[in-house]
Amino acid sequence: MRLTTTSYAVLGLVDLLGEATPYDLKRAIEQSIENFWPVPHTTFYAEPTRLAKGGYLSERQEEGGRRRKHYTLTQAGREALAAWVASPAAAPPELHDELLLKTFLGGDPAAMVAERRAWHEAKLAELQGYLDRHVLAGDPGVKRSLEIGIGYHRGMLAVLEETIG
Amino acid sequence: MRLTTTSYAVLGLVDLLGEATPYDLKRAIEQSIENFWPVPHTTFYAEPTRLAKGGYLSERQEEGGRRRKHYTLTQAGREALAAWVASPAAAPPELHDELLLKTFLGGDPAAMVAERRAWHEAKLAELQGYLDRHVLAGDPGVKRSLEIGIGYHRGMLAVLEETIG
DNA sequence: GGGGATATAGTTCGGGTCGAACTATACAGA
DNA sequence: TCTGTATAGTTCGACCCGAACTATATCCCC
Repeated sequence: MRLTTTSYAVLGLVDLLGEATPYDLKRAIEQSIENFWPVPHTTFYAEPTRLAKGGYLSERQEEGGRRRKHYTLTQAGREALAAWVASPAAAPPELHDELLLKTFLGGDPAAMVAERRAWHEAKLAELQGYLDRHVLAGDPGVKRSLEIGIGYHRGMLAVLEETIG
Repeated sequence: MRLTTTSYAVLGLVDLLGEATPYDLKRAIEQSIENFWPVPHTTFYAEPTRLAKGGYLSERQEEGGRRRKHYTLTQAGREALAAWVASPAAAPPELHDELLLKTFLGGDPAAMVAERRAWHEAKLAELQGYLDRHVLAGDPGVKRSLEIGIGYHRGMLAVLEETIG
């Protein structure tokens, strides 16, 4: 079975959380990975099942109540994740941006830029908040990725300002 | 049938080209929309068929040789595209970035940043080239989206420099 | 003008992804 | 106990995607 980047995102989150249910993963990603690797929440129900089948996660289901499934890394999962993290290969980034697409096709960017600016500012505040207050912000990788994220939003704000006003 | 953002990207490209085969679309996107709305080339075989079925494109197939299919906008297609372009709604942008994901999970960004920097610089040169020389660069929307794209790559270079060195 | 190399063009396939819609459970406060 | 709200979990089918492959056209050297 093939491990995609999204698979590693899931393995990485399980690693950070120690043990996690799909819902835990959903909540955790919203405050982190979502910002640079979007994953729809339904993936957290399907993908861990796949990963468990492949031997990368072990699965334990609650007996009663919500019958939640709890996942932890297996040795194979830990190794696969570590190998991926250690390899210096990284595909080029992809930007998906409707504002740019509409602008390209003749839409008026001025009509969209106010909302976009507000969005970037909110993101900026959010990431800054994590940097100041988040449990994981002590982790050097987390910290660095937050800093790059902050720089990205700042940069985009500057570009929009310059180009559209 | 549902029109996705990718549908509008296809309609927009057909509009720009006047008439287009899937292969024309593939080549055209590589120099434009790909930069802010990635679409795999197989989509250009499937999606126009869907759009033709929905009445947004008309389809004409060559009799002999490669039996290429040529697409043009119908009136309905032109109207749907115009309405979408005119509406000021734009979903927030999404960034997909393996370097950031790996960094977040503890990977060493320094090991990846040289390649990334080179990539951004190549992109920068490419977009700058379009701005200087491309047939469509006269179009104000095209020009503006190129300028924003250039700003994005410049910004990312600056961020990487600052954060990772 | 034969023939191989290269570029162009097109398609198939199966697994992965996606979001909308829905259902179910927990729990706090009236 | 009831009810509203937040939390939690799932299903479904359409869509998307990339790898691999096949086919056609063109170039260019002999």
